[in-house]
Formats: sequence, structure tokens, C-alpha cells
Amino acid sequence: MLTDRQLFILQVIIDDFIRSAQPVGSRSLAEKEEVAFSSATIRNDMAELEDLGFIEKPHTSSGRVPSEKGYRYYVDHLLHPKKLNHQEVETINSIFVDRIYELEKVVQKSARILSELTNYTAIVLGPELKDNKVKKLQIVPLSKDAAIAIIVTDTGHVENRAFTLPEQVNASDIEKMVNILNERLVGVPLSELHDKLYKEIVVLLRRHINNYDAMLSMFAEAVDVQVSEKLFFGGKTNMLNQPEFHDVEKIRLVMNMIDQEEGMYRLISGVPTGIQVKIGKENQNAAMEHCSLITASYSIGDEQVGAIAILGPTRMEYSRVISLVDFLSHDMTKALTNLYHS
Amino acid sequence: MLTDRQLFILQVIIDDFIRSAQPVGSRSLAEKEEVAFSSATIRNDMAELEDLGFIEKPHTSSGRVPSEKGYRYYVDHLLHPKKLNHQEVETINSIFVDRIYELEKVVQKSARILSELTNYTAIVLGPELKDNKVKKLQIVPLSKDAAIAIIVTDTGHVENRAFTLPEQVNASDIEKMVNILNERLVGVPLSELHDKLYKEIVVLLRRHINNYDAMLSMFAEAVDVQVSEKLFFGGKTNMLNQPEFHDVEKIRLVMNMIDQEEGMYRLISGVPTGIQVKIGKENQNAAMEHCSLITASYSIGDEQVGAIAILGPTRMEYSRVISLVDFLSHDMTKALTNLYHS
DNA sequence: TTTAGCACTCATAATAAGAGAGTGCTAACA
DNA sequence: TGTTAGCACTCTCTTATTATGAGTGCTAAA
Repeated sequence: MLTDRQLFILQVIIDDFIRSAQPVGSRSLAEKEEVAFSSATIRNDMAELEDLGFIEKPHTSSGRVPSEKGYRYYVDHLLHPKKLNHQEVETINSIFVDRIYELEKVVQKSARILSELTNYTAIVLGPELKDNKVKKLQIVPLSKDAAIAIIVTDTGHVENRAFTLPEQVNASDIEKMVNILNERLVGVPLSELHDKLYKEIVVLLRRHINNYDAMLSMFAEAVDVQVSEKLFFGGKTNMLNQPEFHDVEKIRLVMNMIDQEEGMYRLISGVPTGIQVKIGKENQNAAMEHCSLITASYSIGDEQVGAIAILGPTRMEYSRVISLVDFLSHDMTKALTNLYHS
Repeated sequence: MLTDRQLFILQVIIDDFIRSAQPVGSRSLAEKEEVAFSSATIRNDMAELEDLGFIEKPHTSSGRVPSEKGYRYYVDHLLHPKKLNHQEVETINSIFVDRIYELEKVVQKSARILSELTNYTAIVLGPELKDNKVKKLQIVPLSKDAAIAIIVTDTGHVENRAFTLPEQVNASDIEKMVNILNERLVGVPLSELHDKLYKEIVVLLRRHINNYDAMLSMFAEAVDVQVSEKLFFGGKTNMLNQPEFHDVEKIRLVMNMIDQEEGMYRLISGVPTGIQVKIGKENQNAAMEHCSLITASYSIGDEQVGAIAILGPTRMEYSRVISLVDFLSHDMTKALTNLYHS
């Protein structure tokens, strides 16, 4: 069982290491104003903390460094949330002065600003579209055999995709089809589009359109493509500034990870509601072994639709980052809810 | 004046250095099969080449390294274009099996494949849109005061932007407006859109629509936003694999450069027709001091519309990269011209 | 004109010696 | 019993010293 003093020492060690990136020794700790014990006392407690696995020594006669378990305990029990200063609040709020229907821009800007505030890498998962409802469908023929399908959703998102026109389909067929689609599909959530097309629409098309089956399958395919949420990044290269990544070998893995959206997507999508901190190996990913990922979800109304994340070294300013991410996610939820849920 | 032998030696030095990244000495050169002179002879020629500034020594007693001037001469006069092998041709051609109207995808894929073939960073500037012609305009109201403007061009590109609806504008106004816009603007190049709106359309709108001036200015603003060509990247982190960038300081500048699209855009847009090689300081950019940039333009018909670029260390496989970039740019021109210019 | 030979240079690697920060342990102290 | 002072010990890091060797420039011979 840990004494209060030991916990205090653990906390000071971690705080210090987060600041300096240097192993911290008993002597330098004892010299701190807020620490009232002698270096020997601290050494005893350090030995205990090390036995329990909260801190470790890079080598026999060096200061101590927090272990992942130490960070974990720190995040779970020792953290006092850092209050954001006026400046920071201002900066975050400035994200939302933009025209809010330009959702992509807002999200993009969030990522940029968050990375600038933290000096880490920010990743924002744009709001999920599957619950967006169709506002308008359009087919624009480009040539004899190609056309563009356009879907506008109630949130102002526009999806478009090219598809091949079957033969024997003429302009009036297309017009009829667009009419039918709009009559029947406006208000339908994107996630149900495919089903509706094949269950309800197919019947109507059969009646009115030549070669309806080819046309429908082409269109459906165009529309069906996974409307995946998009990732936005800020400060992709910030990791290069961290002293623990002064070694090119270490950085390569991480940079590759960041740059290859797929892996990041897997990591970010499907985070639980609220704030989550994943430290080092907890990320279950070799590239992230020396990184921590702090995520926060945001919602429209009660439904979680996206996430914000900060990727930094395990030696991260947890307290400050958590506050920032928390604040932004709430702001985001507020803004989106106001917009789409009132 | 350089003798043939000196030029040959220069070429072998550069070829060797490109392969090994190590300064090359007279002895190791003399040992090569294709070199028939003694190391002493080579030393004499090297001294000459150094006097003329084509090669230099990192320090007094090390082998020689090509200077920028050396690379320049090499690229301009010594290069024998490397024939692409079957595999490479296949790979590049595979880019164009995709449905060609999915232009963004094709361009994206080009960047990826080019970076994989070269192990450098590939940048592709998507085709310019300013000569695209309007195929269809659409306004989709989202709420009382917001709407989405959509422009579809004849190349299948879809631009969309949110804008604020002025008060006193009702659904029938919008419908009228869309009709007028489509009647008058289909076939107009995007670059002339703004002018046409304010010269021809404004007159018509005045007659038919409430609050036409507010509506027009809102719409025009939405439509006016610079439809800037988009950059696509492949292998952003490939630079990390280059031994000359094993130092984090050096890499930071370059990575920042790559990541901040703006600078890259300035560098790539406005390249001349055909292949261009910019070596080191020729790029006029501190971050690119140790990099070379190989660019090739591609066209639709006779008109240059975009560019392909490879960014690598000055110690780049010029011969191979030039061939690849050249081949791809011609393929691209062919594909686009077939599509849009026939 | 080319090449062999040789002294010279200088980065790199290996080795040794100190300095210093930090530890663990013991014994004294409150 | 918990805390602290003292001290020997460990181990990294820095600096100095010394080979080692690849490579050069120069001279003289072929």
C-alpha cells in the first residue's frame, strides 16, 4: 500500500519528467521547494515505487523514469485537471466563428488549432454521416455512357460519384428516375438507402424505365460506396520536436502510422464515449509503443458521431491535453447539437 | 575543357554515389571493371573535376562527392535515359484501369504508385479546373437561411459550397434562379463564371426574384471561391529512409515543407511544359537545399493542365525517375486527352 | 601521358581516465 | 519507528590519447 508521501513523490517525478524529459534523481527532487523531505527519504520511497513498478531506472545509477503503469496511475488518480487559461478558451472558441455549415472546414480547423495549442499531433474524426438524411438526389449525365450521382444530406454534406450509364437509357428515363428517387428517398438516412433502393424503388422503376435493373444497380453501386468518415490531421510533424524521437528509427514507425490513414482510422473510430487515455503498449500497436493517445468523443444530441484525438509521446502533458480535448469536444457537441438537433 | 575520360569519371562517380551514398575514392573507382585507368590517373582527373567545381571533398582526405554543379552537368549531358522494365510499365498502366471519370482517384493512385516505384515522395497536381465548363448548377436549400450551391462540370467534377440565404427569398425564387442559371451558364468555363454572373445574370434576376442582389452576391461568393487545383501525395515519409536524412534536424524542415501544402503548391504549380529537374539550391528554398525536384507537366490536348513531381535527395536516381515521370505524364496526357478532347 | 610509389591528412574507432549524478545501505537521530 | 546523514559504489558521459586506414597530392619513372 502506498503512503500519501509516496504518491506525492510519484506525482512530482512524473510532473518533472514530463517537463524535462530527463530521468529525475532523489537529490534534484529534494531541492524542490514543494518537497520537504530529504533525498534519503525520497530514495527509500523511490525504491518502493520501483518495486511496485510505477517507476524504473534506465540504468543502475540514473534517476527514475515513469513506467507505463506509473503514467496510468498518474492519469487515473493523481491528475488535477488544468484549468484552461483565457487565451486557450478564446482560441478554441474561434474555431466556431466560421459558417457552421462548412463542417469540413470547422473540423479541419479544430485539428490545426488543437495541434498548435498542444504541440502534439491532433486527429479529428469528422462526424459520421450514416444518420444523415437524404435532402436531395441528383443525376447529372455527362455523356452517352457516364453520369454523376449526387446526394445532398440534411447536414449540408455533398457526396458525389461517377457511374456508368447502361445503354438504352435516355434523358427522360433519367429524369423520371430522379423524380422517383426524390419522392421516395428524401428524409431517408444514408444507412438505409441501399435497402430502400432494392425494396421499394425497384418496383417503381420497373414500371417507368427502360433497362431499369442495369440502371438501378449502377446507381446503387455509386451510392453504396462506404461513406466513410474522414480524418483530419493537424501538426503531423510535431512528433519530430519531441526529444524522445530524436532517433530516426523510432520516428519512422510513428510517421508511417500517421501517414497511413487506415491504421489511424482503426485507432480512432470506435472510441468510447467521453475521454479515454491510452498509454504506450495499451494501444496494442508496435508503432505506438512510445506514444499515448488521448481521445474524446463528440455528439449530436445524445448520439456520438465523431472523435477528437491527440497523439504524443507517453511523456505527454496529460493534464493540459485532457482539459483541452475535453473542452473542445464539449464545444463541438454543443455547436453540432444546436445546429442539427433543435 | 573536359576530356572524355574526365566526363566518364564524373559519370561513374555520380552513379556510384547515387547507389552507395558514400564518398567515392580513386582506388575503389579504379577497381571497377568498367574503369580501365589507374587510381593515380583518376586522382589527377578528380583534381581537375574538383577545380572546376563538379565534385567536392567533405574533408581533406576523403573521397569525392558530386556538387550541385556536378549533378546539373550529369543531368544535362551524361544521363542515358533508363528504359523502364516490363514490370514498371505494367504498374503504371494499372493506374488507368480505373473508371476514368473518377479523376481524383486516378490522380491519387498515380501519386501512390509513383512513390512506391521510386521510394521517393511523389506529388501530383490534379488537373486544373478553370477551363472546365459548367454542366449543371443546383441550389439545395437546407433550412430557412442556408443552402448548398453545387456546380457539376463537364469533366465530372463536383464543387459544392454552403452559403447563407438572404431573408425574403422563398422556394419559388430559388427555383427560378436555378432555372435562369442553368439556361444561361451551362457551357461557360468556370473562370468566366463570376463575370457572367454580374454582367448577364444580374439583369435577369432583377426581373424575377425578390431581394435578387443579396441572393446573387451570396451565391456568387459561394461559387467564386478559388477552385484551386488539389495536390495529392504519395510516400510522404519516404524521405526518412534516405541516409542523408538520418539527422532529425535536417528532416524536420523538409517534412514541414511537405506537410504544409501551400509551399508545395507554389513549388509545383507553374512548372514549365515537359520535364524539369531542380537540384538543391536551385529550388530557392531553404528546406529543399538537400533535395531535388523532378517535375513533368501533363496536358489535355495541347493545354497543360497539371503536373507530376518527385521529391528526393539531391542524390537521386535521376535517370530512372526521369524516365518514370516522363512515361507517366505522357500516359496521363493520353488518357485525359482521349477522354475530354475527342 | 600514364602510372607507381610514398609521405601526409584527417575522420573514425578504440581505449583510458575522470568527473559527476545517482543509488543502496548502514547507522544515528528524533 | 520513521527520517536523515554519510559513504562506498555504479555507471554514464565527457574528454584526451592513440591507432587505423582510406584517401589525397606530388614526384619521378615508364
